[in-house]
Amino acid sequence: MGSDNTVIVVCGPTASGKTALAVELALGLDGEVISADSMQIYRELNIGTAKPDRAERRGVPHHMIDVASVTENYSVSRYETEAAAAVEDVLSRGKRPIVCGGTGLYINALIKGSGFSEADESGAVRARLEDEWSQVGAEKMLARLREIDPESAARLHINDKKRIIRALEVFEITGRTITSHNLETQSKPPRYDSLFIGVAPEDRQVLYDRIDRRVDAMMERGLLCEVKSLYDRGLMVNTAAQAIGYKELLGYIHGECSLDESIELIKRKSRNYAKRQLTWFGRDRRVNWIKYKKDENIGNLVEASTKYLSLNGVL
RNA sequence: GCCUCUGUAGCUCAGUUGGUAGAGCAGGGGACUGAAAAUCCCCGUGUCAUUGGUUCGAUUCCGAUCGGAGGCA
Repeated sequence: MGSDNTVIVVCGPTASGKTALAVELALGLDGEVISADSMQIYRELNIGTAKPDRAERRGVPHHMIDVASVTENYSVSRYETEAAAAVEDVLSRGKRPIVCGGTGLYINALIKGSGFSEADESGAVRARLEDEWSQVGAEKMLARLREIDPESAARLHINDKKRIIRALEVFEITGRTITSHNLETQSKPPRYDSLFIGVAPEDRQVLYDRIDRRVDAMMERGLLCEVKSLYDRGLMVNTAAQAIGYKELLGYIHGECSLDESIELIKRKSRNYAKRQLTWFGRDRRVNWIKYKKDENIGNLVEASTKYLSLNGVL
């Protein structure tokens, strides 16, 4: 049941209309938005991340946007710390926190609380493990993990290099297995009471069409210039280099494909991403889905949301 | 008009020395706890262009027809 401290979470796949709904809800509930988007974090990424501009924010304060530079190594653990501080800040001023975003991992870390300890900022351990991986191969690395943490070794697929290395890394840095860390966070009660609202079109094709149109709109707004400028300044590094809409245009900038091919690739990668998000949020039992038809009015979404919220004790 | 190549999954293409076929991408499903817009796993029946012939049997060989590409006039 909701209370004055209940955090509202608006989630869903990319291009589903989360941002507009969150702002509407904030206006109606005296709330502030806390973004849960792993790319809107970065100051230098704008058009391609569909970062809401001044007009779209409509005077509603937004947190956790533009809080880092692409030159930094951002991470879930940092998000968890900073976003929790933002939520506390909003609550302390008697406002309603509305978490809005498509990065499920970030939302979970914020609401449930993972309790990460300090990280290895330099990335030296990971770099060394990756180096060893290329030396000795996957089998040996997985075998090493099996010795220290048999559960996670059994759970991870031999090809899941990223997670195997991470499991080894966590153990080296903290002296604890990732399995024991996960068990601990799972057993703790969530940090915040929350109500989840998921937004998505009923029909997958409608979502895909929205994605296509939004990519075209991004190009019209000058996404190519943004990427070129980042590239020229040497800022297509770290996480920015893996942002959808950015990495694909690099192919064109390098003369490896036509502009149309790059744009088509952005659309495709965005569809793939949206599908992964649907899988992630789809299994989350907390999510109350508001599915809409092709040309649903935002007013209907707000109405359905507020109905759900008031039924659960949040006016 | 003649010659050559070509027509196989939504797309790009393998392949079957004749026993009805398989990759990549797309698409679908799933996973996900310190990089997550990342990363990883699972899912491939389709008149093998049409139509005759040879054959026990043709998508495979031969002929014709209809597409497509190139070359010569």
